[in-house]
Amino acid sequence: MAAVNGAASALDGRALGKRGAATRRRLLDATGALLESKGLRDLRVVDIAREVGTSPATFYQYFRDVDEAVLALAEAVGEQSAPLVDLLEPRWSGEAGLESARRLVDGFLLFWDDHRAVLRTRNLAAQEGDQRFRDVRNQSLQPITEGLSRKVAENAVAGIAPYAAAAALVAMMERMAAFHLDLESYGATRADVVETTARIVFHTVSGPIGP
Amino acid sequence: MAAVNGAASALDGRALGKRGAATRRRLLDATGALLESKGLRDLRVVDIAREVGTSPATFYQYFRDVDEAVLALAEAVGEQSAPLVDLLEPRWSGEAGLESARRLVDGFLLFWDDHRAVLRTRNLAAQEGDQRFRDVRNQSLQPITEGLSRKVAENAVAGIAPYAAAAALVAMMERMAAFHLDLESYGATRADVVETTARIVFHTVSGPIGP
DNA sequence: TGTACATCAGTGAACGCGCGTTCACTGATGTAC
DNA sequence: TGTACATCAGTGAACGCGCGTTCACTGATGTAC
Repeated sequence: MAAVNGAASALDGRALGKRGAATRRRLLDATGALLESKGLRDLRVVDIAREVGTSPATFYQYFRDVDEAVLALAEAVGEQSAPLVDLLEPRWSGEAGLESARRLVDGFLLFWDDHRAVLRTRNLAAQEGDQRFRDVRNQSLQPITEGLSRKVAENAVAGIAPYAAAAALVAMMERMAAFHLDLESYGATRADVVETTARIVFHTVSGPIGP
Repeated sequence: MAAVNGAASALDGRALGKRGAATRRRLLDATGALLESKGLRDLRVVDIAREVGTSPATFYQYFRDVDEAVLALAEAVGEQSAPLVDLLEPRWSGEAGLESARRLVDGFLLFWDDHRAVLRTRNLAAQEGDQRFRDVRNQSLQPITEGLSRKVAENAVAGIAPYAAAAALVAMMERMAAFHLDLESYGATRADVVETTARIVFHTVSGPIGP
């Protein structure tokens, strides 16, 4: 976050003026745009610089390398999932509870639709073992996982470990958010995806589960 | 598959003899081994050659580039999930059904434990948009998704779209398989993960779901 | 069993591209008085 | 309002590394007779 707002400083420690902050912003935006069409592994400093119409040397005034720029983007984006946590505040019961689950899932999909490229890249890097990206991902998802975990724990059910269940649900939601467009080409509508996923979440969280 | 067994041919069309097939095999094994410690984007032809104790030129007798070698690996590995489909054959009901779900989830985790590096890389490449890796992934998961989908369809429940539900469950299982080791460092045991995930699967597939 | 030939297999060495990165410099902006 | 100075910002041009890739060649293996 600090890495993205105006308080950021150049790598040599200078404070950033208006002009510098704007350039940094443009570099980040270009990075995000390029991620839409290519993976992190094909993203060159030269490309980013060219996209902004500047010299590669400029890039190095603000970021040590491409990863650092992407990480800054991922941090900023990750924070925008915060509002979803509010949906986990009230008790989920009956039709109103199901409705909350729907909003959670729908919010997740919207969040991904808005930031697909950055989120995908963040997760790829995290899975490849990059600890910085892991941390950023956890920071973003942890509150949701914990919120769900608390809910599961409230109605303790044999066989269900709250944290494992919450992790499983978050895993499912994230993956559905990442893939729902593909799924839709297989005939499931977006509404189907949301409703179905929401019901699985709701029932795991609040229904009694057993054979 | 053809790409992996002895019937494979060199890139110039020559048939492969015993010696050539063995070299190809060693190159693939080295590729798999290196994927354990580095991502696809850091995997160099030079590294693979060195690992096998051969010249880079040798690599090019068998594969056009690193991607092609990894793809061959992914194909071979993907096929090994086939036995899991058998678990979807019988009707799932009562305790026996839950037990089948457990075996499915457990099998998924074992499958990933055995081939983590290759599967992770396959999925990363697929998500980055590489169609060849997408196809390989689908080929491996499609039978499972369809099996689950049929089961969901058998007890039609309001609000649940069978294919969407099956996709969600597969998404969840795959992610749990990929992440269960991390989860265990958060306190959930492997048994917790299997039992919890299995119950979510079982209940989505065979239980009535509604508010 | 031996010889000649065809094909399979492996490689040393080199070329060249593309990218990351840096440096010394110019230009822009801000501020003190 | 103008001038001098400090700091911020941007860049052209170059260097060099590392890797992908190829080619002409040597060596190994197989087979026909």
